[in-house]
Amino acid sequence: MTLAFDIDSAAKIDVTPEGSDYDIVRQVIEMLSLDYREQPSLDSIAARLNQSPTQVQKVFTRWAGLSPKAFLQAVTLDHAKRLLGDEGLPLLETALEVGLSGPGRLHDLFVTHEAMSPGEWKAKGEGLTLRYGFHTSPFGVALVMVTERGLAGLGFCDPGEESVCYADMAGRWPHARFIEDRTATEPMLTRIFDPARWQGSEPLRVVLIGTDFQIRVWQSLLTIPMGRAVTYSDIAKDIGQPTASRAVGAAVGRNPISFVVPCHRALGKSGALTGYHWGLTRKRAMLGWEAGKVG
DNA sequence: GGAATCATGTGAT
DNA sequence: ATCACATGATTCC
Repeated sequence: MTLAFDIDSAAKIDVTPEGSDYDIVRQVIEMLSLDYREQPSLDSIAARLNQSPTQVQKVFTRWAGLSPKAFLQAVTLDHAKRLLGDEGLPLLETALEVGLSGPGRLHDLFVTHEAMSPGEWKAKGEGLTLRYGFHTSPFGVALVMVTERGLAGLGFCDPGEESVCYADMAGRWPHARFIEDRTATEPMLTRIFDPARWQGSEPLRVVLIGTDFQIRVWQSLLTIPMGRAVTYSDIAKDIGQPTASRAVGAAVGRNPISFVVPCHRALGKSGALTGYHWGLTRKRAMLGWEAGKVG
């Protein structure tokens, strides 16, 4: 794996298998979605990126499992509604019975989660040691944070923004100790982004650090399967507070373990993507990437 | 239809 | 107390 800071100088290097793809992919997604009205052609996009159309097509498809055109379709309102809508099956509801600290097959990663006690939360990380590291990932630079009990934080940024990203994550537990330790975080990362290794024998351990309300919301998110989505009000209903959809939005936005706790699968009732803490483009990218893995 | 407006729960200050 | 929200429904043009 290449360190994030090395990448920018080396857009042409094709030695790094997946991480650098995202640089191109991100820009393609941005263009496609920014002026999607005009449906810009592959040629014009490639031209703006100083790449050949076939190169762009190839990189994009390798990354997403979907051609740029199919990708665009996968993130339209239409498709989003399909992710939300059909069959009105329970989707949520089931897994909350598992309760705290219960192991279960949640999400598509095999995840066990436990929550910090309210006391531990009030301490704002006092006495807690977090090891962290920056890595390349399919969605840009990833900041991983772990405790002895499991994965505690996962954030994203573009190359060059590492310090902002770190401040964002570290600020959530002001009294915790932070130690840079890439060897501790790396195995976690490779496992998370390799769907082939999901559902393995060893569950991925995850530690939810937040208020009671937030943890209920995050648990609810964990039960959304890949390739499906729910609305903020669905979640509100699921946790027994049907009028709290807005509060749910706020809690979803504070999710410290993005992607693993699939907050990108929460959409507005209309199917609009509404927002994403690490940038809407990344939310689109995750949704489209998953569409490629599931289809 | 689309803009403006309200009711709303939570968490930070 | 007050305020900002990754919402959603209603009410006006």
